[in-house]
Amino acid sequence: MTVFAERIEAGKIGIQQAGNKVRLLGWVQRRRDHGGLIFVDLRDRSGLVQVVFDPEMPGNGFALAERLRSEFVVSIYGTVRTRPEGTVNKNLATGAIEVAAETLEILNGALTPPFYILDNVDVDETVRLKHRYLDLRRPEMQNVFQTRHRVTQIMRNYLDSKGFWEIETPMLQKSSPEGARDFLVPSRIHPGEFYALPQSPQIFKQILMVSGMEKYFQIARCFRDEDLRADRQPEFTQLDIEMSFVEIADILPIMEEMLAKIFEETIGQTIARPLLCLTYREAMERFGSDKPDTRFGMELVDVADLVAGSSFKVFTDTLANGGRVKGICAPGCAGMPRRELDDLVKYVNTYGAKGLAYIVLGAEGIKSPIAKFFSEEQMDLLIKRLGGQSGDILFFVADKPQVVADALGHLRLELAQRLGLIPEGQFNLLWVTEFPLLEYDETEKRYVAMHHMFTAPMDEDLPLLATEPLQVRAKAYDIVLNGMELGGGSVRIHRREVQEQMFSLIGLTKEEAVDKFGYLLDAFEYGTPPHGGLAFGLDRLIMLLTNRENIRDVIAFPKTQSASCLLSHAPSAVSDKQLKELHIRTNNPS
RNA sequence: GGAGCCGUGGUGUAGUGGCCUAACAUGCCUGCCUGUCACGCAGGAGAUCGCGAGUUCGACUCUCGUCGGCUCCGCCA
Repeated sequence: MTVFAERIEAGKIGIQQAGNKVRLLGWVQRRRDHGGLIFVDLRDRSGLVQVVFDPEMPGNGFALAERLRSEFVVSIYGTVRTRPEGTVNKNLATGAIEVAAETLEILNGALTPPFYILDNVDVDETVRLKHRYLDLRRPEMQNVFQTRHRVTQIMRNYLDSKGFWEIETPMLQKSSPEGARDFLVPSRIHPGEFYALPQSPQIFKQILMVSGMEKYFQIARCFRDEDLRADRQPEFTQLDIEMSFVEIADILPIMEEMLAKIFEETIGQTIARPLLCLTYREAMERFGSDKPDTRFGMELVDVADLVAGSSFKVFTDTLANGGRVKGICAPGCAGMPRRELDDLVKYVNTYGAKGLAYIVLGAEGIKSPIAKFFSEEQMDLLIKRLGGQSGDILFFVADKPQVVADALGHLRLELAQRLGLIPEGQFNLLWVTEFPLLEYDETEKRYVAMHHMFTAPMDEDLPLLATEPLQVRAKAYDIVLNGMELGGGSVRIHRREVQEQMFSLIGLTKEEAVDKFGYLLDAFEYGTPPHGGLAFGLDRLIMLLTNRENIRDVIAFPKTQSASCLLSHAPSAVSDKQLKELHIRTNNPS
């Protein structure tokens, strides 16, 4: 009876179709039964249209329509007509017309859904995830995935136009010692041995450069067995890119052009190019973060010279021990209740700061627990340095440099959020460059690569590698959007001896290096072009573009914070037979 | 590994020692209704208050544990 091919999309019917016969296929959004007349809102992914069932309609259509319920799947044949005078619905894209049903076929019934198939439903996320197929029917979720599709299409088209080839790399890889915890996959054929799911296609894409592919990209699934966050899932997607014969200056403009296209063609946002470029040092100094949100001010200000002469031992001792003292000015906060101030102290505690000093610039003068340690002149200079006005509060943290940056950097974001200082609809894209190549890991008592161990040092810093490794800057860059790290990359090491030096700096013995990365080192000896690239977090990009607050909303079937899938109930126990084949014996605590 | 918040009919919430034989809204079911679009009106069904211990004469309510969810620190680019 139903000819699927003659279908028309519900949301696209307009006055111009009036008089046409149409075939609608979709879901019952809602039925309004007036006894003698039944209205049904028919939904497909294009939108809604109102269908009218009249008792006079041919056949048993009206009786069938009385049986319709939410989410029944139906086929409706009927005539488009303009709505009678006064019944036009301006809130509906198709509100000027309706479809007068002539035949109705119920293709499938449906249980009553646990929640409305509507935008902005107020329902627990657990319920949404359990019934994800229903959640994904909601228009706002469909929009997210349409945008996601568009973005990857733009990426593919753009990169293709620039000569990039899309090449797949293995999902079953060799486990590597650095970086995140690997997801391991047991081997049936090799008892006791394991593959690792890729944390990223890093090594293979570099080998593709050795292979002469010159320009590669991949929309690659990556896996990291670490704890989850609002913007972190154990499996996520990267746009992974690598190019041969490039330096930083060649890479960044191409990426900027691609991002500009994406913003333009998805949300109509123009991105001014070239993008702002901050060095790591400047980002840390001004914003206390290597992914600064530059949509608002409240920058961090060094006050070491002004407090060095005070009698406040917390500040002076910190400075004497090589620490730093910095402050920020929170505008209009002078009326903040004591409880909220105490909360802020606790807030900075979580980032390792032992305390949070403050100076309230009230209407009746200065109030501060630390005022007594400063002369009037010192106090004036402090206020002036931070640009404090009457009605503001000045906050200070004194600690190790990293703690000061971390605590004040986060306090800055927290305050801006509370004070509503972050402008909506603004997209601040910028590069952060000149990252340190290495940092010192206190718990492991060794250097670790800040980006990853294949990142090249800056040429002018190369001599420092042997003498002051922590001073060496890397040819690495991150792209930051509204305080979120969107992607990052580097120019890579392409010579075996530099790579070996890097391995030894991070504490890998020659044997370990050969065991773990010998294949890469070997490849490097067969004519490796200079190369570099980067990877974008696709999920995070989509989050920003669709204005979503967590990554689960832009992944069709995400995991919960405890890394389970509420829909499919993964992970789950497996049979003894499966384990036996894999040569695995479990050690269940139960 | 740690901190905080949450868990009451299908859904969202109220109730915070006895007034609860658990309330409201919505959804669901039945009937009526020819211009609704969050249709309306009338009636009805639906919850051992996540689970388990404990305190108490008495626990949805307090305590402890446990399970699940969320946010964050550590971890992770």
